[in-house]
Amino acid sequence: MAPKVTSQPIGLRHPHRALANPPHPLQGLDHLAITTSYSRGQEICGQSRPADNWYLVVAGSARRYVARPDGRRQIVDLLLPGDFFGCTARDEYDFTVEAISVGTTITSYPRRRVEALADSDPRLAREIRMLVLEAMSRLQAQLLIVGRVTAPEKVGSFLLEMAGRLSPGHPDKVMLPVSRYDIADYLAVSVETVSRSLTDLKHRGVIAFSGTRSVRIVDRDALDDREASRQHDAPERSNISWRQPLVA
Amino acid sequence: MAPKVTSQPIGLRHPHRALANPPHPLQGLDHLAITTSYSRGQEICGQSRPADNWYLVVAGSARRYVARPDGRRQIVDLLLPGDFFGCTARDEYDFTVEAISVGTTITSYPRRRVEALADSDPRLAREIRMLVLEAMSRLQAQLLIVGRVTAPEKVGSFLLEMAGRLSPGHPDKVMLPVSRYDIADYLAVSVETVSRSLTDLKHRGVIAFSGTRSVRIVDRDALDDREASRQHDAPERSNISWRQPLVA
DNA sequence: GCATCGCCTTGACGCCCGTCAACTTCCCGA
DNA sequence: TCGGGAAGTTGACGGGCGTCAAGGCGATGC
Repeated sequence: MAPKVTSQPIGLRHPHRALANPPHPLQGLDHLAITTSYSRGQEICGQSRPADNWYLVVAGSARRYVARPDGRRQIVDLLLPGDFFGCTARDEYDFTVEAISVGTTITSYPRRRVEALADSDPRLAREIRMLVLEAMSRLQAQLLIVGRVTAPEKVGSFLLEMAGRLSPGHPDKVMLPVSRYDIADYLAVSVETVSRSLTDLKHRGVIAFSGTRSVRIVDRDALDDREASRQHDAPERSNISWRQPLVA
Repeated sequence: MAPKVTSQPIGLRHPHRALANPPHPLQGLDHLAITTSYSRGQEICGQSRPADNWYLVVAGSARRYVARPDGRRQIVDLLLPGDFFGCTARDEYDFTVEAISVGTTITSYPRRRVEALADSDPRLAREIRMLVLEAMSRLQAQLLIVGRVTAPEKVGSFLLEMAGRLSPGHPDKVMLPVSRYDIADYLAVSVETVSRSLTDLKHRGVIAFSGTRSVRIVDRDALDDREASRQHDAPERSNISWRQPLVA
């Protein structure tokens, strides 16, 4: 099934994102844009295909992931409305992007023409740089989450991250757009561990459910201070090396 | 001790990096640049300080990391000559950068003035965008490494990553610029695990040492095909969800 | 030469999490 | 209304890794 192309840009409001300066990113590019609607699981752009387009999520959600040789996949970005992707240093995508929600709507911009346009429009160039930096910020946030020690910590900080991105207004109500499997591949843990961590957090009274995907954050401090509270009198376990042998 | 400022740009060759188009990044900015030499462990820019400068590594190496509340730290980038850092979406750094090697040399560029200059110089704007995209590429590569299953896998792919970045010419000789502690904080594992993984790989004949930090890659395939060879007849364990309940 | 201080390694032990399995729930279409 | 298939949960079990501890190694300084 081919993606449904509405062929002309959609005049949509984008959710107010903390980092994004413009309320509607890339507004000046409407004449170059193609906005398409995708169904669940449909591929938007694929690994090792020519990176000829940049994309902006208008509505719904998508997962950017890398397939591993053993069949597992590592999600490297969860894309929500206002998020930018597809802009890469190489000339081929080194990832795949698939729609998650039904009716995920995404605007694509021809790379060459946008780059040329950015050469003569400093404001556009700045905006693109900003969008890329936000994508990088998301990536770093994810690395910090994946780098945490225990699985409940990972799941907890994931919930906080999603809460901050999905509903900046009501930061304790999270309507997860992704399945447990997606969470698992995002956190690099197994599905069972995600499930167990969530029920663990529920039993501790840290979160509450109304449906499997609707989470309410009850005790926010218990979610992000977890690592601090675990060993609050930690002996300053310093991996920090002050001196090192001299090496080029 | 204050960093030793050579005050004017250094006319240095940069190692030929696969992704970098220009042989010497940001060459046109020499009149704005300040090149400084740092000693081991010295801070180059600090978390929650105003992000007024962009930086380029000239020589040596540095670690970009985020300090966790429990005293641990997560290294989010290992910086080698030619690498760019400090360009962020926020107006404060959300990380700390420290020199690793002795005599690490780094050029700093005042953000405001470079941004203004980029507005009138499309080539410069493209170059900056490219440098940021390379930094993002490094981050994604690290996420894929940290997201791997076992510790020997993480260490192995770390070695491959370093080999590719340090010596593109002689890809099986790696002179690690970092300590075991840095590797541990980069991979989000303990130091002991790093050490054990390395000796494990040595005993398997996959790598060989000449000194603790000089590694020779003997069996390259065993390092990156590890996850594929472990369960080569894997039952297509598909976390992949084709259908999902409809959710906004 | 000797002492000191990190870096690095190795061992022992306990627990967390990945794996396999079985079951329930939910959604959707026939 | 029923059936199928995926999503989600829970239990049992084993192995890998974090933690604690001890010791060796190498570099630097007195």
